[in-house]
Amino acid sequence: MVYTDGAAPGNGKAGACGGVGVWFGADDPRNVSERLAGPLQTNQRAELTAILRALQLVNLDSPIEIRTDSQYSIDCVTKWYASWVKKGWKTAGGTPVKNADLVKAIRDLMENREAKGTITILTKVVGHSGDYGNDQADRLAVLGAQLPALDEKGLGE
Amino acid sequence: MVYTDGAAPGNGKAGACGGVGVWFGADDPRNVSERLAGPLQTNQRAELTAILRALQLVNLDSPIEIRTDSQYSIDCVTKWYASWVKKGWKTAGGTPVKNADLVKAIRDLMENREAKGTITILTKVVGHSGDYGNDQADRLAVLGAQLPALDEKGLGE
RNA sequence: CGACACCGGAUUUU
DNA sequence: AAAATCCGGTGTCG
Repeated sequence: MVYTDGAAPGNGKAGACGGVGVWFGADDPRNVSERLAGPLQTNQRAELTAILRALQLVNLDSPIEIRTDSQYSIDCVTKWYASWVKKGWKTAGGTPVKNADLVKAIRDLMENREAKGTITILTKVVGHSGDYGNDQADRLAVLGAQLPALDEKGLGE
Repeated sequence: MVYTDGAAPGNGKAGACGGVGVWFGADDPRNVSERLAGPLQTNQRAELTAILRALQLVNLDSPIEIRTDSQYSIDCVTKWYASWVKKGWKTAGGTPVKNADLVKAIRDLMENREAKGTITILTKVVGHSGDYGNDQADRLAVLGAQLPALDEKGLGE
């Protein structure tokens, strides 16, 4: 069981900062609190990246339940994905699917796991409703969003 | 120049009590300290009601500057109101606008005043920052919240 | 039209 | 430190 969450202060505005949070448990060394990579700093990319990180951190043989409050992310990798593959990653409106890179990466891992017979479950939790695990993931995501951007060229100036 | 404020001890909890404060000046007979009417006892209704009271107490011909710490109230009657009228009092999210009764009542008075060429200004003050007038209005609001509910049927038991 | 987030702002309170 | 009252905006999809 893992909780994932994304944060994005200033979402939709110039200068937004994405943060990724993954919470396996108290003091679990696999917990993640990191800054979102890349130039597109949006809430959706942060949420998807958190799910991707969770999958990268568990063994292919270990069943997992990922709990997220992002219905969008769940739908991307469980419902909408199939028709996107058929239609060449085009939206119902004909426009290119956004965040396709992340969706594909998550699907790859899910299918690797499925090929091994390993269970992967995505569960929806209501955000900010006193769910302890979700709150912890949120905390980690907010913290991660405050870290410096990753695409800096200089190393410590 | 009038200061208005609302109070609502227990805001959001069952049994919350709304109080309305309007301060024209020291010992001014128009000063108001009253219990919020109706079943919805929230901070926002208290703030809006205080503004409504202020407008009801000044002559249509008298210019007025109302000072409140409620950015919400100011935005309701100066910014958001126009789009709400257009969209049938629906929120940006499609839900019905809350406290529409109070917003409409205030707008009615403002437009009556405007039709007469009378100036009405809403000014934002920072709450609890040593602003004397705001503190006085706050005092009156807190006092008002302690009065018995208005929808009691018996008159003084 | 629907859904879930992400955010920004101001207050009211405990 | 944490909850409730209220709003608008973007991110994304069917």
